[in-house]
Amino acid sequence: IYKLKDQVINSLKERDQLKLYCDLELPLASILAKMEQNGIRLDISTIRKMEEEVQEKLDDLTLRIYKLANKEFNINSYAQVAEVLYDDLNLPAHKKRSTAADYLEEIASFHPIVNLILDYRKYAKLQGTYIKGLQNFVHGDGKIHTIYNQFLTQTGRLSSKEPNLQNITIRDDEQRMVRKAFLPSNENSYLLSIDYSQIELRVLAHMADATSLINAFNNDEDIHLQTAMKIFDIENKDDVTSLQRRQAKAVNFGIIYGISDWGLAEQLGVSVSKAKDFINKYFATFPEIKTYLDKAVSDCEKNGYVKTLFNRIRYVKEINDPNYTVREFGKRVAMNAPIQGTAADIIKKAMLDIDKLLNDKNYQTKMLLQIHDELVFEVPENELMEVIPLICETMENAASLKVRLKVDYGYGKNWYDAK
DNA sequence: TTGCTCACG
DNA sequence: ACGTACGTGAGCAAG
Ligand SMILES: [Mg+2]
Repeated sequence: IYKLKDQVINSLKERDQLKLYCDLELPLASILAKMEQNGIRLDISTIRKMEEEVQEKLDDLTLRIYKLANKEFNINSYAQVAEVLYDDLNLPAHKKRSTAADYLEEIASFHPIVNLILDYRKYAKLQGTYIKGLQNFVHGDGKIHTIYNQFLTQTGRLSSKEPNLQNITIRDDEQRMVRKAFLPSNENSYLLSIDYSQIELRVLAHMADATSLINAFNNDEDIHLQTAMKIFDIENKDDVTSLQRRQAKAVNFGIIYGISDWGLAEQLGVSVSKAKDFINKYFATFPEIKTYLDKAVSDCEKNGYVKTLFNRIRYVKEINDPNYTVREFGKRVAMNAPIQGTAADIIKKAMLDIDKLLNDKNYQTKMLLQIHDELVFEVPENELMEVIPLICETMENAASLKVRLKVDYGYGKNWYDAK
């Protein structure tokens, strides 16, 4: 190990990654350890109450599904669900008789059992993973102590396991209630959640030096609305429909994922030629982004890897693969990894700066969770109004880009209310 | 152990 | 003609 040290340090130097290692990842390791040891309190009585209510829903749905199917079967079994839908009831099946929600939604109008199964799935997920599942991870101190993996993902993000606290439900109003069970560890404290606004699109605007996108962000515009106005040629904000805004939002996501006309068409449920129009219009509006993404791909083809702003490297062996599909995947990775990875670099830097801030000023505020673009803190009431602007400012200044970084925050007596 | 599904950013 | 959006983890059924 001692001999290896010099070799490793040398290869980090050659790659210009010494700073990334010594000043970012290494100090972050002990911060993550502290976060894991702190843990977050889960209120068992709240979650038990939810368990009973959800079980009633599941029992009721089960009976109604059996009745419509004219038989009893295991609704948790995809094979048995497929048999009921595609054989017994003769509903139209997609490729490989998939029963994934995207496909079931398309046939929901043909038979009432379909929505009941979708509903059942929703509550079963809630019950299994988030209500019963989480309880199994509560330690003797009444807290959940997740495990962060600092060096697993291909992009530089963290991952979280046992349990995963980076995928706690939020999008569905009922499933979101799980967050009411996450509490600060004492009566005097609040949970404070601060998240970056559109950090990946801002990173893209910076890296591509896309003037009009940078200006839109610096003027604090609604970026999906602005995108809609430009790709649909709309002059007045008020004339943008919610559908057009949603479509523009999907285009923005697509850009970050490494856009393809087929993928966008699939996502939006429009024709491929329509999707192609959207993309062409987008690139005509933001020509620097087209230039940047093309260069990301061609650099990757030449070097076999891509880099983040902080010099994190992702090797992309797929980029020169003889197989078309694999190669196309390599191109999307080449476009996405620098963006997702730079955003990960920035929040890691923010975590170091915040840790130093809290230590230097002897605050009792504790950082508990990281969810990719969001940090969750436990804050004593008497520190709350003082630390909010300090932490927000620290996050916004964690990196100085051509575009301003912006955060939003919320706090409350539980995670649900910290919005 | 593997594949499917679904939860998050 | 090819054929999928990027990054993860967990629970369940089936072999
Ligand atoms: Mg956000």
